[in-house]
Amino acid sequence: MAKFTRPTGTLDILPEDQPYWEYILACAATVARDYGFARIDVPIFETTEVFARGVGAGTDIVDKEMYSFKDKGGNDITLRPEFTAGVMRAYIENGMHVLPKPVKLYSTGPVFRYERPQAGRYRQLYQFNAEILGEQNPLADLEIMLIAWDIYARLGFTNLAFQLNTTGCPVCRPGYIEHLRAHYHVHYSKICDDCKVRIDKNPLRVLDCKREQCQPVIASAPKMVDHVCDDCAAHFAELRAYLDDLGKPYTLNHRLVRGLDYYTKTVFEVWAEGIGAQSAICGGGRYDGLIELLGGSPTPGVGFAAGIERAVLLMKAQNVPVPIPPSPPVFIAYLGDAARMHAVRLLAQLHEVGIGAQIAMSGSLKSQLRQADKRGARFAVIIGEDEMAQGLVTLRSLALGTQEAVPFVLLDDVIRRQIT
RNA sequence: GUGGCUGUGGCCUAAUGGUUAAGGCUCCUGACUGUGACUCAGGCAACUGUGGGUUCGAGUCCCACCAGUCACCCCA
Repeated sequence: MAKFTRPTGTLDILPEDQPYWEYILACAATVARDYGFARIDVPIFETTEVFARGVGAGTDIVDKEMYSFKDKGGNDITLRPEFTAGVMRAYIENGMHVLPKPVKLYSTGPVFRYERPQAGRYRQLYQFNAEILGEQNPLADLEIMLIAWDIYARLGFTNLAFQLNTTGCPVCRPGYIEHLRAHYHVHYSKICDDCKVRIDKNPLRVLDCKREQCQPVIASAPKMVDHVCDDCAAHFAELRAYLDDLGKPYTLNHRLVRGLDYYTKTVFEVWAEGIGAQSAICGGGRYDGLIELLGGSPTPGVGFAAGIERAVLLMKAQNVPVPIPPSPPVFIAYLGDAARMHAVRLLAQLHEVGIGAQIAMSGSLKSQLRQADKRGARFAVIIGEDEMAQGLVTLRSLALGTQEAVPFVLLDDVIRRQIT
């Protein structure tokens, strides 16, 4: 047992897994840029208040999942549990409201939540995040959803389910919650203990209770869509019209509620099977009141976050292939001190013209060639006394087992010709 | 925070309560002196998660703790 181990809920992303990460992050960034998004990087930690206000007191994230501490200056600091609040803070602080609207931003990096880890759940996790600020039109909601769609499609996922709902707005949601509470009050004796707490503390959450006993009560519960105001209804209808016209399959899910306080109108998630009990690989929605809440001028926004670990898990579960970055094609082996000096020059010569090459650092020629093979080189360049005397190197194809004598000065040309 | 399961070299796995914990993979070295993969031979590497207890004797049984894992809560 190693003396030191990873902190609970963290992950070492080993070289063998890096191709997944590079592929997913590159794909997500490409799609976002194709939609006109610019990258923004904000600090990994913020003043605690940014999240406490932004995410919302009463949410699980703020109540029990934040990594908070006092720094040496006595400031209350929290490792970001999500991107949106920090990005909104940056938008306000940097006067980004003067940028041409809508402002489209994406980010990627780690976020932190103090939870008990399980399949697809970690304390440090990576997210890809995108936001559209300053646009009330449902086209912004649509574009956010399309990005998620395109990323997963481009990666090669299948059997994904898009879940869609509307959570109303400050105008209509309070009324709906009253209907919901009334309904639950009638069936109070039939619901689980957790729901008895939820209906007061976080009423929408009763809708996604998984307990068997609560299912009939949920099924007969009033639906948000039936109680939204005209504005929210029109917004939702327009978004759905776009999705329907594009033929994007989605499931209307009246039970889809999200754990963050700031959502208004549209909420959506992307579900997949294959990562244990966790099915959401992506989630997002509209948050029209957030920027104002954080001290900015009233600005609508919509965004989403995708979990990278879950995407990696899913790619493995679905056997989605990923491109493997190629090894440097050349491995340089040598015999003797004089040849080693020359081998170093060959190494430099190849790198000057952009040909990837490694040089043996020790071992017999046999051992050096074994290294060449293990490292996935396509060619071994061998230089010894014989070659030195003639101004040649032996260029051996590891795949074919053939080799030829090549003059020093022509080595890069010959290799280039063979690898292209 | 709660509950179930698990814990033997870097990885996988073996060992009726009984000698110096066995094997496979990986890694390294070598097989007539300058040639990889396949084969063969050898080598490195574990006080069996930690601490107690039961026993003449514990990797094996019991307890605690720790860690991992899965699930709940909730979310990516």
